[in-house]
Amino acid sequence: METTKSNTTESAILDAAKGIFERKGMAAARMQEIADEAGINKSMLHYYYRSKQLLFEAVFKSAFSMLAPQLNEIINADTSIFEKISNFSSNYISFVLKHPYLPNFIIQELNRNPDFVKKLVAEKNFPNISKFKQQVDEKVKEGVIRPIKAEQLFVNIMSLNIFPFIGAPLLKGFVNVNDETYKQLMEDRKTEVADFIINSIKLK
Amino acid sequence: METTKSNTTESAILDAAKGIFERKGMAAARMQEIADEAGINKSMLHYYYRSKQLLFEAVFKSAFSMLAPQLNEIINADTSIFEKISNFSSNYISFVLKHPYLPNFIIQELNRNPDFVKKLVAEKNFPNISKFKQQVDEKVKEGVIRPIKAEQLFVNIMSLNIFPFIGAPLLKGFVNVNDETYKQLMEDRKTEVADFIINSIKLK
DNA sequence: ACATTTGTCAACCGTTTGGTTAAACTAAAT
DNA sequence: ATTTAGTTTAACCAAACGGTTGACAAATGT
Repeated sequence: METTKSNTTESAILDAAKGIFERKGMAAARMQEIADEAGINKSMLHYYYRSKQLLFEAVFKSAFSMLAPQLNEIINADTSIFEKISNFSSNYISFVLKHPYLPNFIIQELNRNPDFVKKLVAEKNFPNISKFKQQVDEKVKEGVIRPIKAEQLFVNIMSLNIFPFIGAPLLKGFVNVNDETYKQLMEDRKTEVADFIINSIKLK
Repeated sequence: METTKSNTTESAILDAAKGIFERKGMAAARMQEIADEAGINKSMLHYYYRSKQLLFEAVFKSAFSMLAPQLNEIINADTSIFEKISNFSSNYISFVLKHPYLPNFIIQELNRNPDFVKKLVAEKNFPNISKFKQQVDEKVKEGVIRPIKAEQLFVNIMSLNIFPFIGAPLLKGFVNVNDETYKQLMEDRKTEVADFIINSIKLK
C-alpha cells in the first residue's frame, strides 16, 4: 500500500519539523537539519511539502490544534466558573509539562507574523469567549464574584497559566532555582493557580 | 572631533539594530537591513561591532538593562508588599506600552539560548528575590496575607504583568477586540492587576 | 508482461548571507 | 606640508541556504 510508505515518511517529516521548528523557530530552522532528524533526503521535504513555508504552516496548524480543545474547555463547558478555572489550570499545566516548547512556539510565531492570527480567527474551531463573558457578567450581577470585566479575568487566567512556561528561563534566574525545583513549582501550580484566582474573585 | 562622528554612527547602528532585532529576532534579522535602516554601509556594522553575534549581544544587554531597574523596584524597595505590587504593575505597564517589542524580544532570545541566562545571572545588577521572599514569609506569619510561597506570588506578579503583551496577538483574537480596544484594556490593567493580586492575598 | 505512477536519492543551481579587503576620504597632530 | 589615525565606501568572497533536476527503484495498474 502506498499510503503506508508515504504516510510513515510524511509523518516522520512532520515530527522532525515539529521538533526543529518548535525549538528554533521558523527563521533559524534549517531544511537540512529537519531532513537529518527525519532520516531522509532533503528533497523529500519538498516532495511532500513543496516549500519551507508550507511545511512550517503544517507544523503550526498541527501545534495549534493541540491547544484549541483545551481552550474550548474553559469557554464552553457547562460548569461553574470556579470549576472551569480549576479544570483548565490543572489540565493545561499537565499538558504543557509534556510539551514544553509548544506555547512559546505559538506565541513567538504569532508575534512574528500578526496577520497569521486573522487566518486562524476565520476558522471554525477558533475559540471565542462570548459565552464565558456572559457567565462572568451574570455572576458579577448575582454578587457571587467581585466586579471584574470578563476580558480582564480571561487575560489573567491565560497569563497565570501560560507565562510561567514561556518565561521559564527568566523566572528560573530570578527565583534562583534549578530545573528540577522549577518543575516542581509548576506541578504545584496545577492547584495553586486556580486557588489564587478564585481567592481573588470569590465573594464569601 | 572624531568621537562625535563615531558616536553618532555607532549609536545610529545600535538604534537600528534594536529595531530590527526586536521585531524580527536574531535569526531573521539581516545585517543589510540594519545597515539600511541606520543609513550607512554594511561594512560599518562590522567596523563597530565585529560580528552579528556581538552586535546582537550589545542590543540585548541594552534592552535588558532597561528592564532590570523596574524589577529591583519591586524586590528591594523599602515599602509594603501591597505598595510594591501596585507600583510595579503601574510602572511596568506604562513602560511596556512605550516599548511594546521589548518583553517579547527578551523572552524569545532567552528561550532560544538558555545558557545566556547564566551569563546574566552572574552579573552584579541581576535581580534576586531573596529580600522579597523574606518579606512575604514574614507577612504570611503575621497573618497579613494568605499563606503563599513567595516564589509562586512572584511568578504570578510577573505573569499578570508581562504576558498580556507577549501574548497580545493571541489574546486579541480570543477576546475579539481591535488594537485600540486592546490597548485600552492594557491601560486599565495599570490598576486592575494590582487589585486582582491584592484581593487574592490580603486577609481583611 | 509491460507501462505508469509514486517514492527516493545524489548532485547541482542561483541567491542570499555574514564577513573581508583594500582603497578613498576626512580631519586633527606633527 | 606631511603624517597619522579614524571613518566610510564599493567590490568581493566563501559558505550556507532553499529549492530543482534527472536518474533510478519500487509499487501499482492493466
